[in-house]
Amino acid sequence: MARPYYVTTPIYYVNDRPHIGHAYSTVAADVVSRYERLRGKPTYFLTGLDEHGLKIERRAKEEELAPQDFVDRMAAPFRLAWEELECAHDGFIRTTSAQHRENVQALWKLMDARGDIYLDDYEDWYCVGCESFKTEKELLEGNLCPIHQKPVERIKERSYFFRLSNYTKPLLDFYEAHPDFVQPEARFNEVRSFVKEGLRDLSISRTSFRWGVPVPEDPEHVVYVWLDALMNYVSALGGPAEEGEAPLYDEFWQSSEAIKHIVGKDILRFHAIYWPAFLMSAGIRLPTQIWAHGWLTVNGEKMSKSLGNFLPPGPLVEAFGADVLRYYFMREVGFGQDGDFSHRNLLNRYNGELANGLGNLMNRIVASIVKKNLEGRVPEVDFDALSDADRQLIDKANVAAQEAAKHFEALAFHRALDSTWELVSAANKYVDSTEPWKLAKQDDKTRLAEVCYTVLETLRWLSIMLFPVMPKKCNELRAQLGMPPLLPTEQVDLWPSAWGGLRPGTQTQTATPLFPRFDESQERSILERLGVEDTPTQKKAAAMKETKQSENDFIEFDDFLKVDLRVAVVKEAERVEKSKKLLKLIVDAGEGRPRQILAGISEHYAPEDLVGRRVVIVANLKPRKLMGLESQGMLLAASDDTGLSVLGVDKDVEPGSPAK
RNA sequence: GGGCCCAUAGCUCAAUUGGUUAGAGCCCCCGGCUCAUAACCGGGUUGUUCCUGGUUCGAGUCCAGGUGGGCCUACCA
Repeated sequence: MARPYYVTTPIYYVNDRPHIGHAYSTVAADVVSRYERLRGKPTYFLTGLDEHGLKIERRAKEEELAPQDFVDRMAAPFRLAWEELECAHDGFIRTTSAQHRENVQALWKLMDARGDIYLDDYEDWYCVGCESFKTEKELLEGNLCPIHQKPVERIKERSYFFRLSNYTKPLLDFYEAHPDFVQPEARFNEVRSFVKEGLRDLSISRTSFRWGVPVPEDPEHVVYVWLDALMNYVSALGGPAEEGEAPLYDEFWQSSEAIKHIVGKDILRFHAIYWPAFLMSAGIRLPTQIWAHGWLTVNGEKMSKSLGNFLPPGPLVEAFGADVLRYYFMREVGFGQDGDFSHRNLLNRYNGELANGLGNLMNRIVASIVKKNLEGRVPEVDFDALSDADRQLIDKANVAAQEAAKHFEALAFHRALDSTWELVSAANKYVDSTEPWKLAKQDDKTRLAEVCYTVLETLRWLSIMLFPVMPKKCNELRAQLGMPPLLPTEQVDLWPSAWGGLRPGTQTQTATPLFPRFDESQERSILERLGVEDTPTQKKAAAMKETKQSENDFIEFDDFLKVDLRVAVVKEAERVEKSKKLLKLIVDAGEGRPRQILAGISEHYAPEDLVGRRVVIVANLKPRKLMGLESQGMLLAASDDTGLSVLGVDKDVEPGSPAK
């Protein structure tokens, strides 16, 4: 009995339009679900949208729309993108749906009933422009909001907190008991070491905006977006619910064999730490695996708003077709590693693997040999009379199918395709060595039939093995073989294992080549249409590496000038409470007002040794909070094995004098 | 500062977990074939497995140290 399988993508924030980063996650999840479905497992594939939060509320206002109207509008391109990419989700959750909102509240109540939620004050930097809190790290120098370039304020807000600190131990125990919980393994190490440091309670509500799920019993607050967002995986199935109340939840959450969340590496922490803790608190079963995949760069460059190279999938689908793009995503980079989306590499793989490899194999047999010599029909053969060469190919097919299956199960898509191409390549070799065109000339009908059948049946196997990645093309391939489209059925394992599924007498169909080769001028026009410069990525990468190295060796004079070094006089100095190394210094840097600088030198200097001394500081370093105190610059000191020596000047120059 | 991961052919990656002469694909060169989409097949070139030591009958693999890169984290010289 094949047990249910549940796979999810992250829910995408509707503030963005869909780009290939979204597409990559979604295609991966679709491939997983299609594979599992082929194996006969009841499978549920969920994707969706994260539609709450301050940014949305603000954007809607800008566009003079009600938030709901705004998200409705933004949701459409996502639905369209998944349709274009053949991503056949079973569920499409939107966090603004009534069901989701109710279920988030239900989860809240469960966590509250456990005693894990309390009300307290929350204090942090706040940007009025954004109407949101900023962490220290997000801020630009001078405590400016990274979005608005305006100063942030220190603000206190009442907020509900989740007792995440209570879950440090339970999480570590859980990780111990589930060594495959996070993939790839290196990421799991990161998660573990983060948790080992100890977890702090988490603020899980906001009062600064309205566009969210109201906290039960206290509608002044809305539920923290991450709690809201993570909950989608359960709420989409109708949970949390008692047995019998929500059939999808019973099947795909409670009694699922696998619950796999595919996520980008940037949101791993939320999924591998917060989400399991929330679920533990609510007494709900945990997912079986969190799969953190890598990031795609675009032609060697990071995708970013400022570079303007966000790549929407639409034009790519139009140029290459959904299946080709899916193939490229899955083939080019190891899942879990960072990779590069390169138009050049896509074209190379298309021509080299899809056109020359698979497409040509299909064409030479079906559209040529079988058509010309066997009236386009699948021939009858005596399987007991097959030759060694035939058996060897059949063996290869078995090995490839088993290997590919193993790799699909491990979400190692590139390897699954690698194994599959071993078979494509073996089949091409087989055709070459058996020389069916000669058999036709010699009128050796029996042998010709055997050879053709062997290749046709191999193609039938391939039409299944590649189905998760290229569903449409595989059905086209099957149509050419005279086979019906593949129809996955629960509890029926369709993965190829038995030789001879192709019925003799079946009429094959000749159509256009599956993957027509692009010649150079076609390649050029495609790239031109997509607005892409055809730079060989290898060369580019090498060039980038070179610049990077030379930059490592030297900095430009201008770079040096950016550092504002100044002489300052130490006015006051005291130890920072509870700190091993920090001294708090108040210095005069000739600015008319004092500056506070924290320096990690208290193991080497007593506060009184420093007062009155002239020191050298970096005056334009981004301010930073240390031990709750702001440091507005950096004190220069030299260090060696024996200790540390603060830099000074040997004449009493004016405070504020530049040190250049 | 602490931690984790990585380094193999020009490029992308393998190497059955310590076992013969380190392999594929792409690229390049030569040849073959002529069913096929200028495709396909065969052959060839390319290696200090980052460095230095160690353990072992045997190390790409294990250990120590170093170099370089990536990531996570932190109380800044």
